[in-house]
Amino acid sequence: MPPGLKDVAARAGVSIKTVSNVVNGYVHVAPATRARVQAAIDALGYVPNMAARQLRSGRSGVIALAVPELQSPYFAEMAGLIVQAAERRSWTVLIDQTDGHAERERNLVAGLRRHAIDGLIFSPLALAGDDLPKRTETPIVLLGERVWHGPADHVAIDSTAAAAEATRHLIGLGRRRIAAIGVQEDPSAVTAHQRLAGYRLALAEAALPPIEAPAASFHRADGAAAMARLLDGDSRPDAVFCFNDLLALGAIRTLLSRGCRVPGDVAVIGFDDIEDGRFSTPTLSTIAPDAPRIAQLAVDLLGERLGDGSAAAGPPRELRVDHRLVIRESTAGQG
Amino acid sequence: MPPGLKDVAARAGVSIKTVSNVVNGYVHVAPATRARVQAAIDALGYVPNMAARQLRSGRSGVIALAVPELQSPYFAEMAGLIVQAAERRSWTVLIDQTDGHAERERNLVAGLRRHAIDGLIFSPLALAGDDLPKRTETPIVLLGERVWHGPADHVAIDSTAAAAEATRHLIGLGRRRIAAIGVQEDPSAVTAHQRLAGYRLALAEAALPPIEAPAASFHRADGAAAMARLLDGDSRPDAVFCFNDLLALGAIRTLLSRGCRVPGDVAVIGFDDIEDGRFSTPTLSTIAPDAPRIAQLAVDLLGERLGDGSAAAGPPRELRVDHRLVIRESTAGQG
DNA sequence: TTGTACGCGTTATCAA
DNA sequence: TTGATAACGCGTACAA
Repeated sequence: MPPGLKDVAARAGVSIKTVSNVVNGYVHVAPATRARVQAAIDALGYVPNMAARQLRSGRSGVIALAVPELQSPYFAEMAGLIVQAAERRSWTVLIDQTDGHAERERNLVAGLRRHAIDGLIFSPLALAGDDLPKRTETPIVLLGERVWHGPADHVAIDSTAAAAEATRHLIGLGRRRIAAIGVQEDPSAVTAHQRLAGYRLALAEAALPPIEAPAASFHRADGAAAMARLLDGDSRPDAVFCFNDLLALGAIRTLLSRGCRVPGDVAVIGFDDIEDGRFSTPTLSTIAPDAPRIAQLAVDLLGERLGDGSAAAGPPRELRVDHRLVIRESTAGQG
Repeated sequence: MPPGLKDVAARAGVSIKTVSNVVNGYVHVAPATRARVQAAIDALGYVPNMAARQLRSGRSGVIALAVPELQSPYFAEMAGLIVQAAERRSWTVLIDQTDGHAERERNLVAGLRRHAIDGLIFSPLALAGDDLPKRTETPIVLLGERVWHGPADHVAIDSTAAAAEATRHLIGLGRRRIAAIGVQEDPSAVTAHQRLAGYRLALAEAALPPIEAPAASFHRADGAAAMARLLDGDSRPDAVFCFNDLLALGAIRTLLSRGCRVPGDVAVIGFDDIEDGRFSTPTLSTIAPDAPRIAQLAVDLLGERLGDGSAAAGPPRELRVDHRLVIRESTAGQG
């Protein structure tokens, strides 16, 4: 049985309140008393019991991060950044994997673990903004491209604008048959819809026809399969905008294995700027969201909602984060 | 304020004990009573308070997983698998990132969060077996290649044998100048040492000279840099065994950008079988550990230690998991 | 089968 | 500046 406040108090010859004061850095403690208590703490190896602390305070010091899947480099990298940001506030991050199931996502926000976490950073895949409860017990911060004006705080890049930028880059290269990989029918697949909108916008500006290829999900295998279908079809593209980097890497794989040169025959650009794209062959042009800033803002937003008082209440806020076009070999190389 | 046992009891017109019995699936409850209580639970949206439950029982239902970094695909994939395995026992997984700092790793096992977690699955990078405390409050399962006969349960593949297999594969291809990338001086870098040992073993069998290239860490950039040094050096290799897939992908990047053909001029094999390697160009030969089984065993081992009684005590156990050689284009392709 | 009462380790209120 | 004591919500002897 680990030592408690009581044991420390007994050893130091004071009351538990005094020990509590020392532990919590309360100011009005006589130096001599403090030293004596500290000695007892060290001797016993006392560690505060979080469960008891939470039972009293209602705060656990734990926030949850819910992502569709950790296996995707983008989410893994984002998770790492959020853990780092949370650490600066000495928060612990509980990572939840939804696998993109609407059911699981709904349970999550409905608060199956309501008491255990102080806040939730949520990167929804299946859930649209309307599905979210209007007011939740624990504050929620939404990540990624969602319907604006949702019920919760939200930080994201302008996905549509970024997609248009990527497409314009391909147009600027002189390409004229520009395909998009990653189109999804499902109306709740907002990410796909926003990127598609940007793609269409840029093509419309240049009076170019769209070539739209669906993808079941956003993995390499989907990109590889979609590219294969495009190559087997009537309108072989001379450039492809993929809705994320994994799709792009899969597409490139198909192109190279069929003897197409990248970017010589087909230029390819992705979205996310995952580490893989910096070391693939060819290296991958992409849209790079300011991921560290997204992570920092998400944690800060939660911090404000949790900070009792001032900005705790108030209407949901929409924060835009910068992105930039990163040009590498897959669009501008010699291949 | 969320409803508690008391509120449910009041609404159902019973005592809190009865409600508690219903919540915990206690058998001897009159069907009528049970129905009435359940109705009250649903109406109020009652959710048990985990903090209070833990304070009573000493169990939190949370296990921690400590990995060097989530950004590495291998650890991200492993984390996902462990979360899935833990879910089957309705455990929650708290993921901790150590960044490979010995300090952080030590704190972790020393139990900074001692009260908050029931068990720890730990993939150490900096900590050697001797650094681990002999007996810990919370059970620990070690992952990855560690010193055998450590103080805790341990599940891993036979890293040395696997490394020898990979190297023999290169030898079987007729290669004679076979380099290793990923060598580390630090005596605590056990993974690197075990793989190096396997590499040396296989080379010795064939009476071939070792060509050993160091790497600061196991990322793509390290692999790219190490390969560059090898190509600039005196003994240009015709094959490379990289201690993980990321190093291999980095090395391939350097080779291709310098006009070397893979595997034509230099064959490359990695270790881990991360998803990237299945879609890179060329696709990557590698050693594939049975990752799902590692995850399952780690969780099961913890389950046994936690299962009050029987196998709870007992000496540490060492579990070996299978691996297999996966041959792809980077060693057997046409390039 | 169900109810009462206590304690888990904290924090917070109020006195001293 | 410090001490006694009441919650926080739950599980569980023990009693009914």
